[in-house]
Amino acid sequence: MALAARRIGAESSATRALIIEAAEQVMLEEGYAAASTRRVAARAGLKPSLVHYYFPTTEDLLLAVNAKGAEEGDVRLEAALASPDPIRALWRLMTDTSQIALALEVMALANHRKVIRVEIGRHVEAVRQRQVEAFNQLAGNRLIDRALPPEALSLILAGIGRALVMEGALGVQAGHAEAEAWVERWIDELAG
Amino acid sequence: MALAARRIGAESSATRALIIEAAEQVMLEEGYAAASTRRVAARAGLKPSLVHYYFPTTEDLLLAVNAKGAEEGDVRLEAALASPDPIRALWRLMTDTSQIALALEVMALANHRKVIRVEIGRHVEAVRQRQVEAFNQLAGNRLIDRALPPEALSLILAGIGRALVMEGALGVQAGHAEAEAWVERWIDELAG
Amino acid sequence: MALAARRIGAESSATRALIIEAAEQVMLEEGYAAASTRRVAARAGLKPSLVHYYFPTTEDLLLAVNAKGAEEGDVRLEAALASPDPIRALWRLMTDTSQIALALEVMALANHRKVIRVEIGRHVEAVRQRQVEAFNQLAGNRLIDRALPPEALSLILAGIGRALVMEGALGVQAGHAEAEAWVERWIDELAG
Amino acid sequence: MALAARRIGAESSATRALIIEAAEQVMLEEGYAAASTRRVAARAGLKPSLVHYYFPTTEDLLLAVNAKGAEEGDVRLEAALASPDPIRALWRLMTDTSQIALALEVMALANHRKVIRVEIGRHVEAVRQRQVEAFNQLAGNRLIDRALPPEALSLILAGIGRALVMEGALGVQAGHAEAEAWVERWIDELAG
DNA sequence: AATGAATGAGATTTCATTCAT
DNA sequence: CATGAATGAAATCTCATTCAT
Repeated sequence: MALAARRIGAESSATRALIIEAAEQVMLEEGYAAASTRRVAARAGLKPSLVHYYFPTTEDLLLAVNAKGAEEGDVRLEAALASPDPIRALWRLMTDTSQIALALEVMALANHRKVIRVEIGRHVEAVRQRQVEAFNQLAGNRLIDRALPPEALSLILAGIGRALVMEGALGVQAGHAEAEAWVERWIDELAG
Repeated sequence: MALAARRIGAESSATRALIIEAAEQVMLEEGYAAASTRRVAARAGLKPSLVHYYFPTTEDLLLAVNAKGAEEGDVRLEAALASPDPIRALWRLMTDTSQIALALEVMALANHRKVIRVEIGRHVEAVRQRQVEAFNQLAGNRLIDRALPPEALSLILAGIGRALVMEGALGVQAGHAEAEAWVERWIDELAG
Repeated sequence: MALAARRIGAESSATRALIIEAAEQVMLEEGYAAASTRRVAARAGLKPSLVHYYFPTTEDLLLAVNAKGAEEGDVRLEAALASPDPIRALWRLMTDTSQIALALEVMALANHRKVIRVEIGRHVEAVRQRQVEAFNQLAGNRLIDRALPPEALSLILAGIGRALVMEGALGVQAGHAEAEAWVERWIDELAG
Repeated sequence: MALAARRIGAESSATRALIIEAAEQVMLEEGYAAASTRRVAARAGLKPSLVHYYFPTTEDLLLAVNAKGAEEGDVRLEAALASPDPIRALWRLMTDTSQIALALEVMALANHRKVIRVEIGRHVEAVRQRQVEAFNQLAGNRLIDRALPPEALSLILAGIGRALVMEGALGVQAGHAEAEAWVERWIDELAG
């Protein structure tokens, strides 16, 4: 997406992909701060130096992880929109633990890495626009009836979805079933 | 809150409070991963050893920061509920940048500190219960009319509020005004 | 001299002095670029971490080495000027291999460390002023007779002395005996 | 000059020359210790591997830089001696900042590279012999009158010249104008 | 003639923690 | 109460060099 990370190995290199995947998993399991050269290398079964060969700086690696996540997110978004029940599929995407967990780690990371913050901001905006487009097409009239702008719907669903996932990770359950039911009913109405 | 952190200095010590505040600021400005003994000490104008004197392990310090944040959050929550327009005051709390920013850092931190995860989970549950109680009292009938359980309302507002703050930090604006307007209208109705 | 290096241990610490001495020797034997934490520590029989405890950054250590060298140089300069044959003693100082060798390393180092460059420049100026003062007192009239300003004498002797030492290190001998004899004759005349 | 560095690419290769020049500039701007394969390659706009292709070891590259500098120095020396005012031209050469700066870097480098030390020593001796020859021819009688052996003159001028350049880099000015004036007067007398 | 991949070593720095005073 | 000393671990990065293509 947007700015490609500086890279040395061919973008298609299997080793490169292996490293990114390892970094992703380390981030998911131990938090973004744990995505150090050493740990990522250990996870990938490679030498730490090799990680630095492909990703000269830690930022390069983090950008690559982010780029891969964004790309995969885009693919899933399109798949959801192309499904028979697009709005519900979208909502499922927004509460998909594995997807959101990585996104949250990356967002936390963005707090103190300007380059990443910019990348993510860009991607969030792009995703929102794509969703707005889809909502207009799928439920334009019904949104107007409810005085609910598609931009607001996108943000609201994203926020609730993330809350469910985040609190779930904390072991919180109060209100979860109720909120999910409420959203489902909303979607029923919108999906017509 | 809940489990008191192990501590050596008197809980009332001014030095102790100074350290916690410094840790809080370091976390806000440089991220939770930067809240190391050394940096906190530097920020507080103290020797690193002294930080360890008050907080034997880093976890103790992080727990204290969390406890302080939780305590302050509780105070603000009660103040909001005691205000003339409680629901709106609550919503303002949920979108208060400074408050949410620290909460987000602590949540990210919770990802790889079990002790903290447990503390936070506990506190989130407690806050939810308190809000449920308040919503029942303030808008019980109107919630029933709308088939909107107070637990769901609490989670939904929290999720949207956090989304606004998080995305705001990323520079994203699309949908923000619209979502806020939508929530405000909702509150108008609920606040009666 | 002048700016004191940031330091942690008491300035009088024996360990601190040990580290500086080790750094000095490493620089003399293997060149300034070899004065790494690891090697200095190994040389001093200490753990690398301890070196960093006393000298947080490499620059701090290099500044300390420079400061010690400057201080010792000042002491030797005063001793030379207080001796029965001050001008000759000064010249001997200027060709003292051990003293000049370290000074040359530090000067090479100064090429890419601004902080050190400034320190050294300051010290060179101070030494020159002190020598000018001494020359005026010791041979003022004879210098005027020969239209030889004391500043020039200081620079010329320093330059020739350093050339003898530098070339000596390269194994060059051509012209050395002759140049030394020439300077000695000059000194005979000046020392009256 | 003397021992040719091991090499693989044709000695006339443009790439080879490009690499040597890049190395020279890196050494001048960032010090000899910065003349690593990587940085030289970056400077030349080439891949690091290519630098190693032409110069199997770092020492090979450094020797080549030295050889080029020596060769250019020889050319300039002959040009100076062939000029209308040879002694003065020689003195100008000895205080030429750009020329001396590289020579000083290489000398510092020689401190911990025996092979280079030997090369440089050899070249310094050769230059001295050439200057002695020239001085004898240009001012033989006047030197004898002054009991100033040409070898001594060569070393003295070199020493003073280097002192002026080195101290100039440190920002030192005291004595510079005076020493230069003194040397100029000397040259006036010798040049007859 | 040129280059991508890989690697072991090491440099610089930061860290949490322990201990003695 | 408070601090200086010490240490092992690890994080980030740079390097020279080798090898296969």
